[in-house]
Amino acid sequence: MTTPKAIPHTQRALEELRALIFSGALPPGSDHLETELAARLDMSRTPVREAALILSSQGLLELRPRKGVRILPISATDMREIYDVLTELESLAAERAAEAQHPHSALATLTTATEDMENALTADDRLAWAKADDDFHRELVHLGGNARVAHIVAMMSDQVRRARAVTLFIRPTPSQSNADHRGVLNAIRDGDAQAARRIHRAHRQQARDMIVGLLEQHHLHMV
Amino acid sequence: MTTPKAIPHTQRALEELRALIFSGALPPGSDHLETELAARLDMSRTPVREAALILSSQGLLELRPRKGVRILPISATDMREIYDVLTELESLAAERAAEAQHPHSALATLTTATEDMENALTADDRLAWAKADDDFHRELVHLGGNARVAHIVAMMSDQVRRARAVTLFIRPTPSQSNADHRGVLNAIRDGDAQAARRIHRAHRQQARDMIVGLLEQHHLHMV
DNA sequence: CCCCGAACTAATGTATACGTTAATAGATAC
DNA sequence: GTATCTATTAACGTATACATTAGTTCGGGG
Repeated sequence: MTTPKAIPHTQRALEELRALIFSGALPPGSDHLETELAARLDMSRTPVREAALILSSQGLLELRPRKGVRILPISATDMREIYDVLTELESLAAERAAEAQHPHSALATLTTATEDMENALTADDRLAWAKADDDFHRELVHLGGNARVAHIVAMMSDQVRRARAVTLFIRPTPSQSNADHRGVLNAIRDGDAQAARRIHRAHRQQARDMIVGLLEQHHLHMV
Repeated sequence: MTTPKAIPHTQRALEELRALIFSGALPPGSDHLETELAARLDMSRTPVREAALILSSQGLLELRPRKGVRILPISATDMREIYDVLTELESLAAERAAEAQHPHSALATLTTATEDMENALTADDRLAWAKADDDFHRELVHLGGNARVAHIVAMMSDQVRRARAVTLFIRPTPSQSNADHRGVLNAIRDGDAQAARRIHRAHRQQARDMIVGLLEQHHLHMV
């Protein structure tokens, strides 16, 4: 039988810290001593510190000597930067996915995600919509075939997810988003790389303007 | 007077490991025990390990239990991926730099870098050319004003630099590159965002094809 | 000669120890 | 009351200790 697979503490610390941050248990701007986090995760400071260093190199938090690790808040400006990166890299992924002429069967996940989004919209289930949206974007970069793009996009998406927890229920109904996704899916299916790029690019730019606008309107300058 | 600024060992380990990798002292594909590296950097395993974990999360190396840290080789495919990321993000930076309507004085560094490249080409000094090229690209993303783009581009450029050590002296004279840079500089100066984007994009795509072609031709599938 | 298994070695992953020093509180002078 | 100096504390950065376990070696059986 397979080994009960020992999970390294450092990896678990990474995952659990991420989860604590995204769940809001460690809110943006809050400080936490290494010792506290270690006790919370039931391990010594060493793996906690290693995980914190990695997360800090990825921009999720910051190590402030004697003050503890600070969960970095995300400003409207940060969100604009992040969306700009996502716009460029995902557009590339869409273009490459279309060029790749994937067999119909390889588009099953993307198709399902698109349908789930449409169903969620009909049912006015925003949490389900958000999950399907995540699925779509993750699968898109996967189909794009560039592992580095996928990795960077995943990191940036982590941060977007934090802000979305705030904006998801105050934003207008995302009907345009669904149309855009459908358009990207069709373009990929048709092998029309330039259309895929163009539609996805516009899609992300609109999302950026909408989210940044919401954050600024509602004076949510730090989430 | 200013404090003699104590440099944390972890940060020094990061910088020195980077330097050792880029200088070729730690060649692609080689393995190195944590203990050896610690002795080499004259510190304990702890900061070396912390630095190695960060570098591994950035894709420069890999921690293989019991085998030591492995310096990751870069294949032609990797190089294609990296250049594709650089193409998208730097094109955005060029566009934004042009939109920003920077005052003439703010373009001094970019102008100097362009001139240095032209001088280096005339003198056939490829090392000087490579340095000026680095300066140009770094300043470009800086002028683009997106810190995340700058950070990602810096990480990817690190990897390109490794491959360039091999290709720099076998590639054709980079006269087209210089013309491209001049074109981007002029477009930024004129505030022509679309031209800046278009020229830079084509520039990076040509560089990608040239470098990837060289790696494949010369059977340098892993550098 | 080759294959298998047990003892051994050594590198890692993690915990713990420790010196340094920023932050804080307390006391004293004004 | 305020400001400054001093003493104390405690969090971090780093070093060290240690248990675990993947490789390796060596010997014996086939």
